[in-house]
This record gives sequence, C-alpha cells and structure tokens, in this order.
Amino acid sequence: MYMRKNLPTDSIDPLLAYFDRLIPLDTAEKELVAAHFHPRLFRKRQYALQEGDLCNQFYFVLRGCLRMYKIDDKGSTHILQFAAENYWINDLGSFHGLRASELNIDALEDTVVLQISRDDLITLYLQAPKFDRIFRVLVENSFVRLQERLLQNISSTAEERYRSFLEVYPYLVSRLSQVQIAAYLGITPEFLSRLRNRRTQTRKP
Amino acid sequence: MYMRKNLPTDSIDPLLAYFDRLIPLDTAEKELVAAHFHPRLFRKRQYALQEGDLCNQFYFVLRGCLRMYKIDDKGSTHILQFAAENYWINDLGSFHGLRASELNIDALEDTVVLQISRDDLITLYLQAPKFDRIFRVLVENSFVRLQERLLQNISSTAEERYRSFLEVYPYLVSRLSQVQIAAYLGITPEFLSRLRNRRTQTRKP
DNA sequence: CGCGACGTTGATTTGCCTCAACGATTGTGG
DNA sequence: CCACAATCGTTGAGGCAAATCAACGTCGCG
Repeated sequence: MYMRKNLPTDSIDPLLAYFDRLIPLDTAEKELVAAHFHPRLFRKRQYALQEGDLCNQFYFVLRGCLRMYKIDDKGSTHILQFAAENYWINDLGSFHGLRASELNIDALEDTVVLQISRDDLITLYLQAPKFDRIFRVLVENSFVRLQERLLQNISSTAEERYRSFLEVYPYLVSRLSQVQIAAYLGITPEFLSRLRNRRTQTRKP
Repeated sequence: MYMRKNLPTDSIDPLLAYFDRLIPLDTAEKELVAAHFHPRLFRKRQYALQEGDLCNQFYFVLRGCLRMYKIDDKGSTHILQFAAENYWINDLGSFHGLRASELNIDALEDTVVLQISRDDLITLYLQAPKFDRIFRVLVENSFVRLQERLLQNISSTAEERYRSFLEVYPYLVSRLSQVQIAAYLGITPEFLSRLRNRRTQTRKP
C-alpha cells in the first residue's frame, strides 16, 4: 500500500495517547478513532478555513502551528488562538451552528494535523457515547482557558498580558514573529517592540 | 408536607423544558433531574460563591440575576458573566479542577436557582450518559459566546462594545446599574456615562 | 539582485482613566 | 417617619497608555 511521506500509518498514536490520558479507551474505541481521523498536511500560509466558508473539520495538530483569526473592517488581524502540537482548533460556532465562518485558520509553519469531519464526529458520538464525555471535558478545559484570557484582557495592561503570555506559552514565543504575538495580545507590533525594550533597558546608566 | 414559599415542587419544570429543547428526555431521565437538582433562594447581595472557596455547585437561574466577577489587586471589579432566567453559572475551573476559586458569584436581585452539586452531577453522568452530551452542547454554546466576546474586546472600542451589549442583552439593560454594565464592558462608570450622553447629543446647536 | 516582511524608533494624537465635586436617589437605623 | 449615610449618575480638568503615521536599517526569499 502506498504511503505519503510525512503521513505514516502510526500518525494516529499521539491522538490515541491524548485521549487515553483524558479517559482510557478500549480497543474498539481506538479503532473507531483510527477509522474517523485522517492525517493532512498544510503548507506554510495555506488556509485550513477561509472566511465565508463552513467549518467542516475539527483539527488536532501533530506537528507545526496553526492560527485562527479575524480580519476586522479596518483590515487589522486579531488572533483568537494558536494551535501547536497536541492542540485542537476549529470554529465551533460554524462547525456546530452550520453557519458561514467569519474566521480564518491558516498555517504559520508546515503543519500536519489529524482531522475529523463533522459528520464523522457525529457518527463517532453515536457509535461510542464515551466521546461525548471526552469532548465535553475537552471543551470545558478550553472554556476555562478562554475565560482566564478574557479576564486578563479586561483587567490587565498590555505589559502584564505580554509577561503572562511569555509564562504560559514559552515554547511558542521563539516560533512566532512579534507581529503574530501582538495580534494575539490585541496591541500593535510597534507597541510590543517598545514593551520589550522597556524591560531589557534599566541596565546602563 | 411543608413547602417553603417561592420554592414550589414544580420549580423543576423550566429546567426540564430547557433540557427537552436541547435533547428530548424520557421519563426516567426527567426523574433523575428532579432527584438531583434542588431549588434555592439567594437574597440580593448574598454570595453563591466566595473567593477562596471551592465551587461545589452548578446553578440554573429560575428567577432573578446573578453575576460572576473577580476583584483585582487594585480593588476593581471585573464581571465575567451575568446569569438571569434560564442561564447557567458556575466557576468551571474550580468546579472541575477542584481548586480554590478566584471568583465571586453573588445576587443582584433576590434570585431563585436550581442547583446541583458536583458529586450529584457526576452521578447523573453515570446514571444517564445522555447528560454528557447535553452538557457538552451546553458548554459548546457558552464557549462560542465567550469567544465572540473576547474577539469584541480585542478588536472594538468601548462604544462599539456598549452598542453590542445593548443589542445582545436588551432585557438586562433595564435591570442593571451602569456600574455593573461598566464592570462587564471593562471600562469605568464615568466613561460609560460619557458614552451614553455622547450619543443622545448631536441634537441641539 | 531587489522586493517585501520584519523590528525599531521618533513625533504626535487619542481613547480612556483618575481624581474631584455635585445633586439625586436609595436605603437604613434611630 | 425622618435623618443621615451610602450609592448612583453626571460633569470637569488633567494625565497616561497605547494607537497612528512615518522613516529607516535588516533580513530572508523568489
């Protein structure tokens, strides 16, 4: 059987491990996962979802990094989420509400995902109700993180948010340009540059 | 049998109707709901959750209005969520993560809720896995709304956020003081006052 | 090589905050 | 039931955080 480079048969393993850590799976359930999730490569700058389209897939990142963002009327980019290794990403509003998305998802690096379509996910829920629980827990965790971020955005200064980002996502910082980080924090790249230099100063008199 | 005023036996009905609208329940499942959820009254200004405590209950509001908020180091209040009739509220991070909460929940009006403890909810999941799905859908919907709010906060001015609040929560506006609305929008009450007057002006020369 | 993204820095502007004062309303205890 | 305190909404003056606009050197890439 022909196998594409970068997409070996055992690419499903990290996902199985991920699920197993949340709630242990039996063999039948692991086979269902293997049957419904499919590997896919996105080249750098390639769209995984484009504004106006329906979000039909749920992505689990194996390697690389995706971002989900909105472009406002003034043309500014606002990043809702990065998704690197072992993170999930999709536009849940479009995915379940069956409405056209206002968001874009694209690749910041060459990225390999495991994807499942909405129809396959619904089938999976029917075949193994345990996945209702798994995805409930998964969304609950995302909800808590999102709520913490909202709280930060309401109550903190740009500098505090930047410091917090460095702490929470240290492994991302080196992989992202300052433009991306600024679009995530909700500030301009110019101001982020000033923040960085403001701190490394206070050295020479 | 003695029955407290304001808390009649059929107070469970709005919750059953709420679940039924999401995913139809059979008789046994309705009885489980009636067995695990309990009515409770919070007087105006009474805490339902206090910072430092564990969030042990999930609340469904029958009448009245609760708010969930954080007090920062400077003493400012930041409101994460209002919950009026037919809304859910709790600190999910504390509820499932079993950690002390940094948030407060209290009543803005005399409020009647149906509450379920974490232990009872877990029991409910085991007795009827359908509730895994129900609460998955419920959290998914909350997640989508929260994401929209974060996007607004990152990308919009205070005035745009205020206009949007008026559109999305018209039934709340009349019940809340401007102090509460300002704490939700992430601005000062003074500035909210200016926003309101800025708009009703542009009339007399 | 040349073009376009990136990061930096300066000058200026602006959205929103802070502090302070005031009358109107609410609520509370004597 | 009244008196007093507390909270609310409003307005003014002044200040600061962050945006805007512009210019410039650097680097990676086609």
